[in-house]
Amino acid sequence: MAHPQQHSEYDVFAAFCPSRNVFAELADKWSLLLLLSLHELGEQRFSELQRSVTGVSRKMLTQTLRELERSGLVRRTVHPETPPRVVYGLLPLGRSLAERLVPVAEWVEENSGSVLEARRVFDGSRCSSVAD
Amino acid sequence: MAHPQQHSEYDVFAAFCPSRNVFAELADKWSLLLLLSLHELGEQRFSELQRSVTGVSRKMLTQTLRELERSGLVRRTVHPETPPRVVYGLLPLGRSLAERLVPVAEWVEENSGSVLEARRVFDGSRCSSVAD
DNA sequence: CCCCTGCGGTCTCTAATGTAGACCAGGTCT
DNA sequence: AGACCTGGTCTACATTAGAGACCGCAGGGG
Repeated sequence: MAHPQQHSEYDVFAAFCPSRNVFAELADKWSLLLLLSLHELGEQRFSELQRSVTGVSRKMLTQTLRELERSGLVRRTVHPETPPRVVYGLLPLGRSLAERLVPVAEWVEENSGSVLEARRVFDGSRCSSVAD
Repeated sequence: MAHPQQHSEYDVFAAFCPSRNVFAELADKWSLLLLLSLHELGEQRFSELQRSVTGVSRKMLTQTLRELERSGLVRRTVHPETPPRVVYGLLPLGRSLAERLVPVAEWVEENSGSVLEARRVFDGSRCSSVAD
């Protein structure tokens, strides 16, 4: 991570560093959900992904998958049948990232109750007190 | 993660699920970088964070920290000195998330070389062939 | 004295980005 | 023939991020 002392040549905290660029692109709702879904459910076609990652628009799906493909995380395979079947799957690089993403997704599912509760408290507390 | 079979009541893959909301908000460049920086460097004041997470604007810094505070991940402490000192630190909930984020950040720093390389290959391969 | 700096923000303006939804070609089903 | 499926693209609109001005308060330099 390079913050405490510079041990790596890449540092996500540095705005100019190429790794920040990579980080910024992956630190995105749809990229992460797609990687997670491909990891959990395995290869999927375009329309399957659209159903498994609920709420993603076709445009964002195309766009995000293209970026993941470009970055070497995802493989896009066109089966020239009719109707054409396009299948997306994780490449080793993508799989290794997805594995590190799983604990994060689990954290969200385990702790979103606490987060929601904290928000209610925070949002509620501001109506009462502050009368100086 | 709830995708293979529904074992949890929360499912980040479901657009309507509250956990998706939580996920979408955290799956963001600045939120993640701030959590990581607070985890690595410990408590920091506003301007220190702005320096440690290079490139963040004051607006996004304020906005993101407020959300993290609202969600119970970060604590904001105002020391009523002069000039006022405002210190941000991780709460246990935030720390537990940050810990799961560390491997992801490390992945990015270790593999951004491969990603960059994959991109060059991808971007380069399209100039050559396709001349019809 | 006035100007400039640093602090922790807020406000406004503009540029970029995300979302919704129409559209498209090729082939199948009825 | 007309409607529907596939995997997308294109356009229009709304939201959002980023740049930079401004703010009050304090200290330091000229």
